[in-house]
Amino acid sequence: MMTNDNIKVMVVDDHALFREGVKFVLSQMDRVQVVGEAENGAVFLSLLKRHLPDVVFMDISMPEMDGVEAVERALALYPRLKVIALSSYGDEVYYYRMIRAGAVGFVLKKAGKDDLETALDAVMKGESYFPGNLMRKLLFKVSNKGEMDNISLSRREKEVLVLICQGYTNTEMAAQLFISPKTVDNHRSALLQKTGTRNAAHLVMFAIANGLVHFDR
Amino acid sequence: MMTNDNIKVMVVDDHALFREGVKFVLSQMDRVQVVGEAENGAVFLSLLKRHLPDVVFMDISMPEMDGVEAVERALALYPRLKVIALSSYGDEVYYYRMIRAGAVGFVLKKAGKDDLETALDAVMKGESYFPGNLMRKLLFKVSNKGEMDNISLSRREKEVLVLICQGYTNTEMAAQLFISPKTVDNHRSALLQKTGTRNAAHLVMFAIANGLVHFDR
DNA sequence: TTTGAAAAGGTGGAAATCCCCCTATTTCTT
DNA sequence: AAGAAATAGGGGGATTTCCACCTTTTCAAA
Repeated sequence: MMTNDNIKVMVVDDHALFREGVKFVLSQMDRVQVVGEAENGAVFLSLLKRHLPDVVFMDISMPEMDGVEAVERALALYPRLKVIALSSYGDEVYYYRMIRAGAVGFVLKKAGKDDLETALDAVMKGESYFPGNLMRKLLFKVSNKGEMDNISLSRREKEVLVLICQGYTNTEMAAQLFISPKTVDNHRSALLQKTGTRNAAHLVMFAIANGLVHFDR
Repeated sequence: MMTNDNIKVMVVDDHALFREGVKFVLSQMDRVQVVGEAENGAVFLSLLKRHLPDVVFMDISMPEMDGVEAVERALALYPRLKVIALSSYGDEVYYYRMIRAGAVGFVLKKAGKDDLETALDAVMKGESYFPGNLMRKLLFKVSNKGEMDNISLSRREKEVLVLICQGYTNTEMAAQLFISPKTVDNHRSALLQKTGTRNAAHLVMFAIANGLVHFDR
């Protein structure tokens, strides 16, 4: 058995240069040992059993598999893993989901090396770490919209939503989904009602802003 | 005068940890000297006269002032500056504008240290550097849509567009803009025709995907 | 086993959009 | 000075969306 008082860390982010930065900063902390890295959630999961890290710094939005899903799966396998989310602008939408998935720390990408160390210390002590106004923002959103992420759309509603985004009319969607135009219309109404939007254009805006639809990523 | 054969470089990106990564990689190249960094275009411009870099690695999308605008202004002042754009997913939309603004190199953020050096060598020799399929993608887009960035919207059309995204009806927009609902309708038609979209929902999708409207960033 | 959500479908009407056509002024740009 | 945009406005009609209220079937969870 080797000396076991250093913290084994993994870094997951799709930008190699960013990983380089995090690894460099972490390597300057002598009790930290970077045992692995990955460019997306899927690769991370495949490396997990091999490296068994204590802490993982996890980007939130990545291609292939995003941070939220990766964290859910990883914690299902290794509940003692500490997850620190790496967040950049545009990720605000996912804060709530990331916390529900089990992240115990957040570091803004625009933050510096000190924040990385502070977060690491906190989670290793079993505490959680949320920088500055992040918690405030989050609580504000939740209190404001009442669990705003709980807008759960049914399978059909999601299908209709993406078709709306692509500019199809009810009749065209009906033909593609093999259902009546009237049913599509009903799904449409349900979408507006659930999201609290006023018309299709507003719905599309909302859907993108809340990560309900993507372009490609 | 000091030894003048090292390349003076600046790094502009809103993520401190990412800058750290680029700086670390660059610092391992002995002929390179990192003379400054900035977290957005505005700060970069204010530091430009002080540091007079030969090359700048410039993120494309940043808060405050984005890379395209920063490059335009910087090159207006210092035409001999070499600009290498740092691109991540979602930035594809801006490739064309970035090149028109005067960027002579592109590095994907998911690329590694070698690409950084290759790009640097290329631009210092007066060449331009575009990784792999980036040029192909770009040319494909241009040939496909015929200068797709040249969808230039008038002031009014832009105003109407953002109001459409916010879910307003023609009558409501008319009241806000102090014009007739019929005129708004005409602008609406013009928007659909110019963008080649089929209806308001499709228009919103297109507008966001092409950077015509933003949420906040 | 009942309760409920999801999916499918429907009537009907008011409102809004989309898409042609057209005119007139103003304001930039050659 | 001429032409091209941009802005503003309109008629009219076909299509689509939005909304309120209603039925049936299916399927999973309490």
